[in-house]
Amino acid sequence: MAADRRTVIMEAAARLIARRGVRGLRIEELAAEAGVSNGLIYYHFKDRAGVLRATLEFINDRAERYTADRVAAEHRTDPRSVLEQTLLLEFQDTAEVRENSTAWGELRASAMFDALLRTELAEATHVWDGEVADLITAVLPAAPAWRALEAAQRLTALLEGLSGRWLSEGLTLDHARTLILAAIEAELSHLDSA
Amino acid sequence: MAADRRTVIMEAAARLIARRGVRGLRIEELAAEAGVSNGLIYYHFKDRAGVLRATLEFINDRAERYTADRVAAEHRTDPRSVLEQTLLLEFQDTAEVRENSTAWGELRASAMFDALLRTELAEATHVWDGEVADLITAVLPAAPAWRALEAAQRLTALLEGLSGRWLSEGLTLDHARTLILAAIEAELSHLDSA
DNA sequence: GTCTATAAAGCGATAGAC
DNA sequence: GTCTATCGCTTTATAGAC
Repeated sequence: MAADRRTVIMEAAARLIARRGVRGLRIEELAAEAGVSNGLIYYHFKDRAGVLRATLEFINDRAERYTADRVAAEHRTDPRSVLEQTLLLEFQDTAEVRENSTAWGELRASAMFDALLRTELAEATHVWDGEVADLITAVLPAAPAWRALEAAQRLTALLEGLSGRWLSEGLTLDHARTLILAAIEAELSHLDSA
Repeated sequence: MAADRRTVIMEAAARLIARRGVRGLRIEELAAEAGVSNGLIYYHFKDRAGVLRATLEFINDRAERYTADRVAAEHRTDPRSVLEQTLLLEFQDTAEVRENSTAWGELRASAMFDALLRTELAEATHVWDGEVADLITAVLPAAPAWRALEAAQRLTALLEGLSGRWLSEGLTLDHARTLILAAIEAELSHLDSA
């Protein structure tokens, strides 16, 4: 687990992206943050785009890992709790979650002006929506699949909206958590009564 | 109403921000788009940050104007329709709405890395949430004010999330509209039964 | 107020030594 | 693999003429 230079650089990049954004990332600053030379970054990643690609992948893997861990840890509890915990996972004040959420927001913002990112982003969103839809179906097996999917889309889109507010204007984590829990309640009861 | 150069520049900036993002805005490109010289921009706006500040304010005013107009035009119909129409306003494929939504998304993204923008953004968000809360109260006068406000916060945050998806990955306008209408239905019925 | 020309800075990328 | 030094393009910003 002794972090090689390549990993050190990606970790530093993740921190800097959270602090300055994807488009604010400077190679020289990254070198300083990682404690390596300017040239080494080009040696390992070829160019700036390579740094970004590797780092976003790195961040994504990390996010999948903590999500999977947490959901696995919760698997004994009831489906409703699993759904709630999964969505609440994105609202924690840890460096890792902050970095992940920021990077995700940056990815979305960048995709508005970069056609290449769009496909990849749409794919990831689609997978995420499907996972949440499955969790909803576990809570309410009687609900039609398309309804569960639409509810999932609303919840994940809401989550992104709340995440943006959390990171940009200090909507408190507590309030964000309250709002997402209430939304789950509203969606489930509406789904149940349909 | 003959647009002075200053306004022409801000309009051009709005178009360019929608196309390239806040952080992709180049002074030289802006000059070309506006049909003026490089130097004139500095004469009117002092520096790049000044251009951004003025343009974001300009866009915000424009958005408030069209929202106000539309809501006023709808004032004869029932409160529920006014609420729906107000939120659906943000999902139209017109240059103005696209520019506004893109700029708003950019503003949020930028605010994550720029403390100066945060206050202004929080203020605008707060006003917008309050307006939506008022519309909800008009539909369900019996609902406690704090519940109406929280429902409004969820709806506006959802709207931002959906808007981001619309602009970044081609979530269709139709689907976005369907989802926001269903969310209104879920929130109102949940609020009504509480 | 508006333009042209240019200085100054920032930043990505490469070369070459060790 | 890693560092130092530097090149060259891009972009912001200013000076000065009209």
